Order: sequence, then structure tokens, then C-alpha cells
Amino acid sequence: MSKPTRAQQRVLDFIQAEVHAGRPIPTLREIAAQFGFRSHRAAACHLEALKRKGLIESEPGKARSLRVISPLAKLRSRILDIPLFGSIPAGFAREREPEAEGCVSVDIESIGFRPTRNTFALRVTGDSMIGRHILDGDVVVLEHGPEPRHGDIVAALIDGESTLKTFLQRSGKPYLKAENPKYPDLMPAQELMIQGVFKALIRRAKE
Amino acid sequence: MSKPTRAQQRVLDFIQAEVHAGRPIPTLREIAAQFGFRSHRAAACHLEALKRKGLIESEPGKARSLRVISPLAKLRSRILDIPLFGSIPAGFAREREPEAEGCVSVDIESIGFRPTRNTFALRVTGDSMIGRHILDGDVVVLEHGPEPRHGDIVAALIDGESTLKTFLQRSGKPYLKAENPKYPDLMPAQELMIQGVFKALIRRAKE
DNA sequence: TACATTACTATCCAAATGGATAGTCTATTT
DNA sequence: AAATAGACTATCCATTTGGATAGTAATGTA
Repeated sequence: MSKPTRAQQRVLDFIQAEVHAGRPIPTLREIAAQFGFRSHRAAACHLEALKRKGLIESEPGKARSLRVISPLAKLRSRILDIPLFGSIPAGFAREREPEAEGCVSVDIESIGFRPTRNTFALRVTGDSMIGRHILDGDVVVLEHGPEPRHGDIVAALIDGESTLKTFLQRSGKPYLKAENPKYPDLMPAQELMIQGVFKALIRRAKE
Repeated sequence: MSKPTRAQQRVLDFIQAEVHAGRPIPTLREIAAQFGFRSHRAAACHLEALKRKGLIESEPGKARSLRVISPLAKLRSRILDIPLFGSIPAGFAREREPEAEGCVSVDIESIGFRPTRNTFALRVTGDSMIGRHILDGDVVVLEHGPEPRHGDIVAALIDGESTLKTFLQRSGKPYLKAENPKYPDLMPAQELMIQGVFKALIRRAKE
């Protein structure tokens, strides 16, 4: 697996840029046009070289069947899009996608579980969970549905706002606890809407 | 944007499965073959319906130019593959990719910065940074190269192991500090190899 | 200098491909 | 009973596309 020449690298970069931009994989003629080649053969030569060097592969005869072989792509597991909400409405409707404010995309491996349709993300505001090492600005990934167990971190709807709390059971009764001495300690989880159980977290460094 | 019929949904699922499997987008005839249609027109009809319903789009006349429009895909920003190391060798060679143990894939938005070739990830072992809310098992994303500033979290190579420390400057001299009373407090950062500055973190819930 | 590699131009061809026309069959709705 | 929409067959055609052949020019490099 040797290195591509400069010209070959430019072709490779172009292909990757097109894929990243969501466009279909370029054809020989599209590549030729991009670089001003008057013959698509020139592009074909570069692709042949890239194939010899193990950087791309394609299925012979098939249109737009190029595939860029990145060393990391082999290791990469499936990527998932998780909707990110500012706060979740009470009903947690099935038709949640249109309301999403953003999107968190992570691979399964990093996030450690297989998201379902009931997986969503929230941006944490406030430091009520600092005792469990969740900070203001963190994005938490939650799963709606499963019954929380003692000690799980959950998102609950309190006064129309989603807030994170620790879910506890004391002699059979469920309670919610904030992990910060500044906040009221326990509150009954009876009428409260449990929206999801903590599954994963993404934090970015403060700039 | 109405809903697809059952047959249309099956076609849509097939297309997504193919893309997901890393294969090129299927052609009309490939779709027809998959479902046993004797005419590729049948597949074309389904695709037309899916287009009307706003679920896919394509560039007319172009081979394999289908694109599945997911509501979340619109919100999704560019995804990046960051190599994940167990521990980093001292030299931090340019040719780091073959040595990667895994791969963290996240979108730019979630991670909050634009990774470069010098971006990499490490799995944290130990609780030396618990005071900065970084736990055992967390994956940290770091950037190699930039001069750390006072208070930055950095990965440093100590005794052949990468460990996280807080970077401090006391009267001009750089020091490293563990954020856990169990660990020795300060050590001079003179001969130590600073491998990267903390940029982001991914944590998965303990099962 | 001779030779190999890279980087192209110019054409040609057959297969792959999207798209169009015309029609059948079958549920479901009106 | 009539109308409508979905699902499909059978063909035809113009482009698009990958691949092949043949050749030119520049740049190393042994």
C-alpha cells in the first residue's frame, strides 16, 4: 500500500469531498471535468493507480461504484442519528422528528448501545447533576421507555422543563434526587413524567 | 409529506440497507431483481411515489443518484472519524492510522470543533481526573499540537503510559496536576511529552 | 542516453442505466 | 357499478458510463 502521487491525491480528495457533500460518487467524466481533463481516460488512469495502491475499490462495470477505503472506515461501526431536543413535550409523541432542534451523530461503539426509535438527546442546563459528573452544556443521550432502576440517572418533566435527576427507590416508593446540595434533595416521582434513562454523554471543552 | 405504502416502504428499506452495507446505491434493475419484478418500471413507479412523498430525491439522468432524505439527515452535520488509541507511542508519528485500535465517529456539531490530522482519542483508565469530572472508561478526544494554556486538561506520556493531567503554569514554569487527592499533586512538565489538549469527551452509562 | 513512470488527449464501443409508452390486474373507494 | 390508485409486465430508446486501444509529452532516474 504505497502512497498516491500529488495528482492522484487530488482526485481522491475530490471523490471524498463529493461523498461528504451528499452528492453521488463522481463518474470518470465528472472527475475529468472537475480537473479540466479533456479525456476521461486520464481520470481512469488515476483511479487505476489508486486501486493498485489499495486506496479505493469498485465493482467492475457498475456505474458510480467507487468506494474509498479509509483505514479508519474499516474500524468504524454504524453511525446513528439521534434527535436533539431543547426540552421534550409531555406526550413524547411518536412523530418527534420534525421537532428536533438538532442531531447528534455517533457510532454505536462509542455510545455503547444500540439506539431505538425512543432514543433522544438533551442539552443539559444547570449543574444539578454535578455530583454524578454531568456538567452544564453536556449533551446527554437518553432512552425513553425502560423502567428506571435504583440509581439510574433519568430525565424528568418538572414544570414543563426537562431536568436530570437520580432515580431512587426507598421502601418501594420511587423518588428523584438532585446531585447537588444547592437543590432540594428528594421529590416523589409519582406524578412526574419520566422521559428517559441516561445512556451516554457527549461533552465539548469550554473555549 | 405523506406516508409510503407497504411496498414503497420495502423498497426504501432495501435502498437504505444497501447504502448501509457499503454497497453502491441500487439501480432500477437491481431493485426490480431484489423483489422479483420482471420489469424495472415497477421499481421506477415506487421511486416516483417516494419522490412525490418527499422521502427520496435524485438527479435526473444520473446513474445511482438516489438519496434518501431523512428528517434528521438535514440537521446532521459532517461526520468525522477520529482514531482511538489504547496508548500513544512517544513519537506521535504521522503514520498513526494503522495503529489505531478503534474509531470514534461523531458529527462536528456535537464535538464542538473541527478535527485535524492531529486529532485522536484515548480511553481513560483510572480516576485521576475525577475532580474535572472525567471518569474511568470515558473516551476523551484530544488535539496534538497546540500549546496548552493554564488550566487545560492534557494527555501526557509518563512511564510509557498516557495519562490525563491538568496543565498549570506557576511563575512561568509548566506543571502537571492530577485532579484526585490520591495522586501526587504536581510534577514538572519539562521533559514530559505533552501529547494533546482535551477537546471533547464521550461517556457511556455503566451497565 | 535510454528507459520507466506519470499524466495526459482522442476515439470507439458495448453494457448499464434512467425514462417513456402502453397495457393488465386487483383491491378500495365513491 | 364506476372510478381511482397501487402494483406490476413488456418493450423501446437515448444517455450515461466504464473500459479498451493508440498515442503524445514531460519528468525523472539509472
